[in-house]
Amino acid sequence: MAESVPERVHMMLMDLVRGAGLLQPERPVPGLPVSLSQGFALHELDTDPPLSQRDLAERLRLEKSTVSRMAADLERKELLSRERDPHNRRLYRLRLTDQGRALHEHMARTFHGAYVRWVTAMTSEERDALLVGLPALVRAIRADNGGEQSP
Amino acid sequence: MAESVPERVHMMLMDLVRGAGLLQPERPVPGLPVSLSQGFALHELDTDPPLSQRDLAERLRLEKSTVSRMAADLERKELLSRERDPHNRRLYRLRLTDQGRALHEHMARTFHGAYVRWVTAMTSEERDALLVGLPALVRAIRADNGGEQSP
DNA sequence: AGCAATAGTTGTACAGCACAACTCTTAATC
DNA sequence: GATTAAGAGTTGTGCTGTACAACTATTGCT
Repeated sequence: MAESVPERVHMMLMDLVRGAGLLQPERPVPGLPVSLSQGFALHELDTDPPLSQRDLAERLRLEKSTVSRMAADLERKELLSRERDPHNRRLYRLRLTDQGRALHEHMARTFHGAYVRWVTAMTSEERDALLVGLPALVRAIRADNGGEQSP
Repeated sequence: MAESVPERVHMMLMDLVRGAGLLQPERPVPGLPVSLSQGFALHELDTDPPLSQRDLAERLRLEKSTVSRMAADLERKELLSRERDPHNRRLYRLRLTDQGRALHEHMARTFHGAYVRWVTAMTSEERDALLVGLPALVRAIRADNGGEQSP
């Protein structure tokens, strides 16, 4: 017994990955017309628009070609609009349509429901601990990655 | 301000996904000959062998056909051996080879190094909180999923 | 005017997965 | 014991999401 802290973190994260079913193909909410990455894109575009595709790629840490196709797909689904920036016609100004905003809100509500269920299944002590420990872990991971991820 | 706890959990998990680069294709440790799923398979097979492919599929929550190809791949790489169970020749008895065990240990050490870096970048208070909060979250998620994931 | 840099697009390839239909082996029923 | 049902594994096929490389178009710089 008396496993080290790193070892316990290791096991916890393995459990998290398996428990959340992160090995299967992405399906944020089954029956929803967008992938996980696209869900993140909706979030970014709902948070502070307008974004260029380059900006979006940077935030999602995806290749620009990937984002190009993703944006085209979301446009085809009428979830976002792509207008060229009049001051620099190389750039797009990506914005959510009303449908896009509605979908993002719907997704947020759906996730929120899950979070509420999880949180209510925890003791208040555990909740407080999670709110301290998890952000610290995220911060440590980001610092370790040095900000410059892969692409 | 004064965001609700579920909302804060939402943001924390989004940060975790992005911070860990979970949108990109899997690359557990760059330069390693196995994928993330295969890494989990090595772990399972190192923990309690022998396993049938069906058992392994159940633990990894993957389709049996996926595991069939995965096992064949790992066998080709000489990381595991597939013998038929003499008492029931439908079943395989999957076991790690010495190379497989060595690779699993190497991966565990590599991950361990990262965990040590993360943990040392946290205060002892945050560490303690993480060790309380994260397992509780994982437990809540599993309970919510009801044990029966997808496949 | 010409050249370099920047934003985006397209062609291509690949990994990882699921689903469905198949074979082979064992167990159950009569 | 023969027949049928169930279980383990395999193979064919297709899809999604990604990267990389080579391309076009626009802008900025000298």
